[in-house]
Amino acid sequence: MRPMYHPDPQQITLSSVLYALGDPIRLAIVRQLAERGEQNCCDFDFAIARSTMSHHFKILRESGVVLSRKSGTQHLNSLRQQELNERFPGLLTAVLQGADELDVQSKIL
Amino acid sequence: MRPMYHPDPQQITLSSVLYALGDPIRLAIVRQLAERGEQNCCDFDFAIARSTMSHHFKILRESGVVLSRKSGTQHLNSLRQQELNERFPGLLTAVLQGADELDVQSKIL
DNA sequence: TCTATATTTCGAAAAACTCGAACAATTAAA
DNA sequence: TTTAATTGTTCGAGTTTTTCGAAATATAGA
Repeated sequence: MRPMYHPDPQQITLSSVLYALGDPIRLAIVRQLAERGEQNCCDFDFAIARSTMSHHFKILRESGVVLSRKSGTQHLNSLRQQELNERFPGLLTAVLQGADELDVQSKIL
Repeated sequence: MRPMYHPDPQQITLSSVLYALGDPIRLAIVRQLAERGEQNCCDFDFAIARSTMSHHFKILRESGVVLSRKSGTQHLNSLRQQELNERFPGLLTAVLQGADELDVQSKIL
C-alpha cells in the first residue's frame, strides 16, 4: 500500500475543502467524525459500497479535511479540526452547526 | 424562457450550498458578487464558455446561493447573503474571508 | 422588421462517481 | 507456517456530471 498523501496546513485550499464538503456522504462522514472522534471506515453505516467509501476518504484526506493513520489492518480517521480552524476560521463551526438534513440510510449492502 | 427556480429560505440545504460553493469558478463568482454587488454574467471575465457560466449560475440559483432577476436582456445576480446568514450563521463569512487562492484567468474565449 | 445583446438549451466529448471484483497488507487461527 | 479473516485500495465498466460550440430564445433599439 502506498503511503497516504496529506497536504500541509498551508497547502490546504478553501476550494478543495468546500469541494470535499460538497457531497452529502462526505458531509455526513465529517459530522460523525466531529461527534464521535477518531473512527475507521467500518464505523460508518452508510448504504454505499466499500470502494466508494474509500474514494470519499481519499478526497477528504487529500483536501486536508481528514487525517488517516494506519493501525494494524485499519485506518483511523480524524478531523483536522484545529488546522482547519486556523486556516479558515469559523468554517468548520458553521458547517457542523448547519441543520442536519442528510438521510444516509443504514447499511444495506 | 421558463421562469427561474429559486428555493425558499427554509428549503435551502447545507449540502446543496456546499456543493454549489465546491467549484472554483462558482466560488469566484460568489466572491465577486460579495465584493461588487449585483452583476450580470458579462461582468465576470472568466476563461470559460458562456453556456458553462450559465450552467454555474443555474446551480448557484437552485441551491439558494444566488438570486437572479431579469432586467431587459440581462439577468442581474446577487448573493442571498442575509438569508444564508440566517440559515447557516457564519458560513458565508468564513467562505468570503478564506484566502483567495483562485486563478481564473481573464477571458480568452 | 431587422439587428444586436444577453442568456439558455441542445448534443457530444471529457471528467468524475459508483459499483462489484480482484488485489494487498496485517493479524489471528489452525 | 500455512490458512483464513479483516480492513482498505485499485481496477474496469456503466452511469452521471461538466464542458464546450452551435443553435435557439428573449428583449431592446434602429
